[in-house]
Amino acid sequence: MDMTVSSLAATDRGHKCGVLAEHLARIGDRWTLPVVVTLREGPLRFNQLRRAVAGISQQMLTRTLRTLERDGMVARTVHPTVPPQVEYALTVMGNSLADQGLQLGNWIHANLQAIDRSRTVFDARETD
Amino acid sequence: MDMTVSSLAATDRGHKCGVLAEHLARIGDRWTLPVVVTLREGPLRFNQLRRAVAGISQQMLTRTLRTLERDGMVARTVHPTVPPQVEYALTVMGNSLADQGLQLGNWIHANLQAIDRSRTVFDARETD
DNA sequence: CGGCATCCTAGCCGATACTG
DNA sequence: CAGTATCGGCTAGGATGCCG
Repeated sequence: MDMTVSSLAATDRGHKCGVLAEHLARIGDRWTLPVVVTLREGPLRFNQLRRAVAGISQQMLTRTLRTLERDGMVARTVHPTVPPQVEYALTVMGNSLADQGLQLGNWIHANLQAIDRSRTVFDARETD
Repeated sequence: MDMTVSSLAATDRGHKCGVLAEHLARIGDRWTLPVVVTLREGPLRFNQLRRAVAGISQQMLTRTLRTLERDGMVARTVHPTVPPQVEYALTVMGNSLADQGLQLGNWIHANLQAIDRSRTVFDARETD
């Protein structure tokens, strides 16, 4: 049984689909995709990552990385040095997630103009 | 200048990338993708859509559809009958968004097992 | 039937301070 | 350097009730 686009669509119709929605929400949160996409170019240490993502708080980076690690998207490696060094790297699955994120990002980037125009038109009609 | 995956990655590194994050958050919210994917198979009326999505409240369906309409993803057509009928259909751009959603859905579906396993292992280590 | 207004809650997320 | 702990705001989203 192959899992193609059409078969998923059928599932979406018939089922509760709550599981997919749940995971979609996770991926769609504020920082998951930015972090994963940033890690795509190579492993980074905590504060390197913090600087690279630019805007993320230390707290949220920690949380996001924890969740990603739990989900098997990133691998956490502690080097027992002084001071301690912790490296984060994408797993194979994490890398495929990053690909998905980039595709989504590309789609957004490609449609930004159209969306903005549409919003302007819509808002203009509301303001009448 | 072509907008490929690599060029976007570069943008992500250098820029604030706040705009992309903003739109990602929108797409990644609880109902946008489910609604768009459901509409992919054809136009639906409000309550048909409500039943098809299964789990969405009337309020959230209204909000989601409004936003999607504002962003130019769905077209809203009012038939002046009694009782009133309102039909929602995907625009071309909305249809391409649905494709993105399906790809993401397929990715999730393909990796569900692995994610669950990873979580189990992770949680077991924490409980030690 | 389709949709707006209101109230309310959960939890995401940020800021700050502290630890090993 | 790499976290943990705590507090608090904001808002997505659910429940309910009313309108055309």
